[in-house]
Amino acid sequence: MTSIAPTADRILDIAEGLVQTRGYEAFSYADIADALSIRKASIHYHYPSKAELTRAMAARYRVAFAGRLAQVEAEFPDPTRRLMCYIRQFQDALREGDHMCLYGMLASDAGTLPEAVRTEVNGFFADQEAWLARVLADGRAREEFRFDGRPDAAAAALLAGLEGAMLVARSRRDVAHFAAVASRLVGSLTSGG
Amino acid sequence: MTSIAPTADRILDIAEGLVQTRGYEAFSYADIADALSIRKASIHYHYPSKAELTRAMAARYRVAFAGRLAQVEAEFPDPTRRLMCYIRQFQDALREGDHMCLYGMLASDAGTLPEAVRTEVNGFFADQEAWLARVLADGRAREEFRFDGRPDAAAAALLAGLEGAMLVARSRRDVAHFAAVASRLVGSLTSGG
DNA sequence: ACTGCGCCCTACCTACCAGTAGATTGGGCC
DNA sequence: GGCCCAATCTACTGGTAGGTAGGGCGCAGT
Repeated sequence: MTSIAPTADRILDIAEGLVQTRGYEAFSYADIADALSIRKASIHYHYPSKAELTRAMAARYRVAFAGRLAQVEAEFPDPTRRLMCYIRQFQDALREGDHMCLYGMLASDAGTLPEAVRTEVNGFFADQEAWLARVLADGRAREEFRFDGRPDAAAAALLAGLEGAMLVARSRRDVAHFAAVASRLVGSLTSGG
Repeated sequence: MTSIAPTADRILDIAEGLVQTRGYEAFSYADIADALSIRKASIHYHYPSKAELTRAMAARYRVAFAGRLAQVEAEFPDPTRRLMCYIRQFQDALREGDHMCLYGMLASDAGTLPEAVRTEVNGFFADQEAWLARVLADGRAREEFRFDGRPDAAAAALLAGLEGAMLVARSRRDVAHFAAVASRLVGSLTSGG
């Protein structure tokens, strides 16, 4: 499917993978051109600047991720299973060869990111925390989850734990480390206070 | 004190700040040279390559951090206070102008890091988890902390939460976000299961 | 058949990168 | 004075970065 997609999309596919493995500063137009066997100038035709390319890529990812979460909600009504599906999204990325969560990677490059991309990053995190907060609130109402304080605070802590676990796990090349931390985070919701 | 330090140390001081704010790929010999009003070639005299410079910087930071933790242990016997001091280390870095934990930043650059530096990064995280695990185990023995499972697993989750919280907080330029997540993590140890 | 346009190309630009060669400076020591 | 040596300098290399100018190819509509 990648091979028959229009060039503009294939450019974003490659860029996405490069950002996830190397980060914003460490990928170049030349890298994408090589991967697609086209010239650098052709990429500039589709995306006039690196800033615009990255913004488009981030926006596409954000929409796609929101779509997948909506699908999870449609498919599974119970909060525990929803949460497991959510976590698996991250874990799958990590398993497929040193890929970090795209937005976790972009967040770490926040210091050098074009402003438009940084805005997108913060919007994405806000999306994630809002989604998680709803799942957590729902789960507590059904007495599947137990936690103190406001759902949005618990969601922020959960998201931070997952992002941090990916960071450490990827550096160690150890997916099991992420899985261990993730299951502990879920465990503390389903049993502890 | 910085101004009278030998050049080799001042180079590492500047490099450290640059890595914390921009990352490994986004700082250059020219940046350091400008900051110290010397020429690039002088930096190569002290550190023949960027890889070696970064390794030296990482090693120095690791030793310094271990020293500070030892000092905390000497000063405060109770686990709760030790943990608060630990967290304040991170928070102070964040407060001083968009600085991320040095090792969190390096971990996010793991995909492009020289091998020697990557080894140092994983060693640092191992140090951190070991220290935290000891504090947690001690705290549980004294019934100051409550948590399930092995201390090292709880330590890994705690470290991941702190690193992830820094990542998100820095992207948002919102120190309060880190503080909120951090206090929630401590709270779940001191009250919950 | 001609035109317009989407798409990709070659060729080039300027700026910057890490790293090197070799001269120069200046203080301590004999 | 003459020497050494640490430390810094100027000047440069080969390579790569993002970005630009302008030409050509092929397919649509007319």
